[in-house]
Amino acid sequence: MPRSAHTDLDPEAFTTAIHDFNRFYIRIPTLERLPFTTLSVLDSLVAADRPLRLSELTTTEQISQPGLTQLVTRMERDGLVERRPDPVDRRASLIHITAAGRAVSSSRQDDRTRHLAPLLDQLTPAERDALATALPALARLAELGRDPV
Amino acid sequence: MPRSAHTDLDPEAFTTAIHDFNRFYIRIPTLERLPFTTLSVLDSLVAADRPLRLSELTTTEQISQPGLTQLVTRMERDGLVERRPDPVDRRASLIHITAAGRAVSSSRQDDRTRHLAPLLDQLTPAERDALATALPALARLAELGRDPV
DNA sequence: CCCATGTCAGTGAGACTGAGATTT
DNA sequence: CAAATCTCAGTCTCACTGACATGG
Repeated sequence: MPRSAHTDLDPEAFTTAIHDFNRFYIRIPTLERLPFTTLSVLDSLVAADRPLRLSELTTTEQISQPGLTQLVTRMERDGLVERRPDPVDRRASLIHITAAGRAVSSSRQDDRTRHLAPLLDQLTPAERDALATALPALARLAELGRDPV
Repeated sequence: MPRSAHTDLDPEAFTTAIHDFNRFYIRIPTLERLPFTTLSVLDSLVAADRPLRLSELTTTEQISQPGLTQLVTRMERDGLVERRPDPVDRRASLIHITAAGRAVSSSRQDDRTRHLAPLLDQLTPAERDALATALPALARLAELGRDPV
């Protein structure tokens, strides 16, 4: 096996591989079974690491603004987030994630890790190494996608 | 940079990286904006490469059986699939994907590839190489997940 | 008779569009 | 007055549970 032979990365092969992997990945069972949009909002709040306005969430969540109002109302009712008035702009409120909301988000992550760990053990050392080496590249790719090109 | 130093793969780091990447990946804009369950059924039919019964789809789609009946009815109305009677079991019908359904599925795939290709170009050769090397491992991982452990 | 396969009926959650209230 | 931020009202799509029809 030649190491680091010039294995050029075919974009289509990459997309296909990600697609197939995700087909499996998204079906990993998790305890918390919440609607996708709910999880996405929690995730955005965790990723931002600060309270967000509804209007900010509208840009990341692919949902209409009235739909987001309702969604946040449900989430507040369920104790996942809290609305607090923005002290400097009284039109807006800030959506804060609660401890419960944070717990839901990390619980799903933990479920997936627990499910994947034994599978990773079944890979060859070379395969594990290949994955470990690829993680920074994946992160850079996502980074490039976030920034305006 | 040591090549192939003993970079052990931390399961949690892996899950986190996949999670972050998917946060970006699933937001890649695509022309066809169909409900998730619809896309999932199309995808299952493409992956299976043969017509499937409703009951078979029930195992892969996380949806109730009556819900699936309705979903397939809508998809048939929209020309994405066709119901045909199973010649050997007259209780069942077989769900066939149509050319239109196949087109929807591959169109989304193409959108993503077109969107990702220029980003992949911005990676360093080493990063691209790392991704290319990791693809077979990703595929094996998904394979391990499909089989009963 | 029992099980497997699928549909029908009624209900509820979630999202959209269009209009409106409040603050900047 | 115009723009930004959010909510309200009415409607539609989608999925669920429970009951049912039909064939193996």
